[in-house]
Amino acid sequence: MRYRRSDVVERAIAVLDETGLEDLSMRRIAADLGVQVGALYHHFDNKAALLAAVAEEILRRGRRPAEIAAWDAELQLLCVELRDAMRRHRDGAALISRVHRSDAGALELPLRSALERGGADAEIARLGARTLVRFVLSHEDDSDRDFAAGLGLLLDGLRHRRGSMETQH
Amino acid sequence: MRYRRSDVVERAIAVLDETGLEDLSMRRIAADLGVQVGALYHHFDNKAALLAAVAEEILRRGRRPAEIAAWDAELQLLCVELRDAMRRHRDGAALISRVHRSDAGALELPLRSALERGGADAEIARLGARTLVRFVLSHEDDSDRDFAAGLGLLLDGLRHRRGSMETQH
DNA sequence: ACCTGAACACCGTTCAAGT
DNA sequence: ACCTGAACACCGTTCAAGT
Repeated sequence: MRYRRSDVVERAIAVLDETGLEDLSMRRIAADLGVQVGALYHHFDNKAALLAAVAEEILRRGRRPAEIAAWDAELQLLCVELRDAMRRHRDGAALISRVHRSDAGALELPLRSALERGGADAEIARLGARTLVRFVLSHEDDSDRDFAAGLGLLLDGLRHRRGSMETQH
Repeated sequence: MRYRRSDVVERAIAVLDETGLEDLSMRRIAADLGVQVGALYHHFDNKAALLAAVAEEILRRGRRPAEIAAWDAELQLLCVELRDAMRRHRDGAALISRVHRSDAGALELPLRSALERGGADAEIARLGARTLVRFVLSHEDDSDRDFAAGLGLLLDGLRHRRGSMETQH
């Protein structure tokens, strides 16, 4: 049997949904494809590279066309988009968190530019984007209500703080 | 050789600092103690139980005597205490995050009571405590400056929001 | 180019048997 | 009570050899 890189990624996502991240092994994916383990290393340098490709595909599938919106509405939209994408698959948040640790920039970039568009300076934008992404990734299992309230908390802080990094009293 | 539970935990912490969480295996700890792997299972049901004990010990060592302070100052103190404890060991945040996933209550409880003391209702207190803990756990590698600013962001949001869960505009 | 077969150096967990 | 020795069922990764 012969497969392309994208076939392997697709199967890996299926295996992820069946077994969870803990049991998502190279051997399990290979078995699912009906192929020897070693064959996977022709498409990916290692397991981390395969997982990165899986995360990227999950995020790509969740992407929605950009809308014209106020900076804070766009921030909220981006967070909800990320949340929805990761919740579409078993252990999605755990997977994306893992990949995000070695490639933080990619996820945070659109949030940063929305913040800068809202008048935040570079430091606030960087920090705000990072904090928001981590918030979303760490609230996979929360109810929509808790998620919305927590997100509101952060957006509120950001609204009051564009421009200055000093702690307010 | 014969060891107590606490000896095993202490050695596990040493191995953690030497090798990192990724390479912290039951076999590695056993080898470090000069004992067969199976012996560890006389002290702990499984690896998760050992890691939970390690996390608990790390947090215990970081605990400082309670001070009388305003609710928001105490929140900040609790967060800094947690941050310092986890940063004292290699991969400390990753370890505590992992354990925290199966025992969320223990870490969040003191934060919740501080929030309730500040007039937050039960829902806000629960959400605030959860958000703060996750914030601290996910900012291991940040500078003190970024950490303080992000924490200020959250505390600010909580100050403005005691009492009501609705999103503000 | 892509896969097989087989190996290497690891894992966590269990358990009879020893002391 | 606590540990040994040995096994079981797994891992990720590498690589000569096949097609």
